[in-house]
Amino acid sequence: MVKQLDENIDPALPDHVGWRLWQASRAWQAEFAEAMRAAGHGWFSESRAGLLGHIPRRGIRQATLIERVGISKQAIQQLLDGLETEGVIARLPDPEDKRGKLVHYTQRGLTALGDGDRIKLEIERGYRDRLGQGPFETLMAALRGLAERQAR
Amino acid sequence: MVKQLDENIDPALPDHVGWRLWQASRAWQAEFAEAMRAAGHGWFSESRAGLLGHIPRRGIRQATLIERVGISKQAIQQLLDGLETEGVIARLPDPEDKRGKLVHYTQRGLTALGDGDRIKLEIERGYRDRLGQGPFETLMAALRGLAERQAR
DNA sequence: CAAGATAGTCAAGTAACTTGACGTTATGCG
DNA sequence: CGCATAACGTCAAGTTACTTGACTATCTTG
Repeated sequence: MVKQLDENIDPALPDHVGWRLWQASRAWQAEFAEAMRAAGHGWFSESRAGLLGHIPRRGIRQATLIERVGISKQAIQQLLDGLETEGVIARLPDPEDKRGKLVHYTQRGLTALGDGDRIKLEIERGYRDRLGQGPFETLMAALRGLAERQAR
Repeated sequence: MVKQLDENIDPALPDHVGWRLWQASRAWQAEFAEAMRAAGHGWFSESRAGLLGHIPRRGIRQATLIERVGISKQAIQQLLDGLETEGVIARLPDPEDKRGKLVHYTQRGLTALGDGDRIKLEIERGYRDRLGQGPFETLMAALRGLAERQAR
């Protein structure tokens, strides 16, 4: 993926829905990641965020996680390995299934989760301020509409 | 990045602007890439698309490209190597600077570019139909607003 | 014209995935 | 009940899309 320069919009560059969606998505991610790192969560990355989004605070069975996330179990395992090394999550043997493992947050992980929630709300408030309430609501509804599976 | 399952929205998953932007952006890219491959451009990938977006039809000096795209010159070189192998672009020595090279499209590349433009318009038309003209315009304006560099 | 900047290449390393092969534990059916 | 098969997790190796570092060739400037 080509990284976005944090510059004003270049009129020579392509302009269409896909481009604008990509730019806006990237801008959000960059802002979020920066704020997370600023909050002391240096281990934070985009792919890890994607995975953490699927791990509820109460924990989850690794197999369930694999089933939900939609990437290979090996990829998830590697991501979990990294997060475990960082001390964000831990894995316990599942008492109900000796093959299985339970993924849950450490205190460090829960703190990061809390910071993440706070930062998301802050960014969202910024967006609301910049766009205005009405357009912001329209944006949210439109994005939801586009994310829904297309009828064929 | 965790790959999105092409399924209906799961209410248990996180929901905020960033998430919706990401989903919508991903959906666009998936739709575009699928259409491109269906149009016979099997070499097409997201990172290549990002680079091609910066190469105008009239060609460009490789150094200028590097300056604009915002990733390392080695990364660009590797992407160009791939595209050259695929026969999408070609590199000529710059007659005005013996250090430099000029990147330009082959016929194959120009055909792909034309198909890409057509597909973009088709997707955009689909979005307009699904959202309605008014909301679509609001979406476009909002995305543009969010992509602009934030005042600090 | 020498010093330094610019253009491009080569090599090696990293992050985030992939597929394939494998051992261990659970399940369900004959 | 026993056994085939499926599910759970791990190990190993390969791919893509990048990165940094080191290097040569050419251009520019004081």
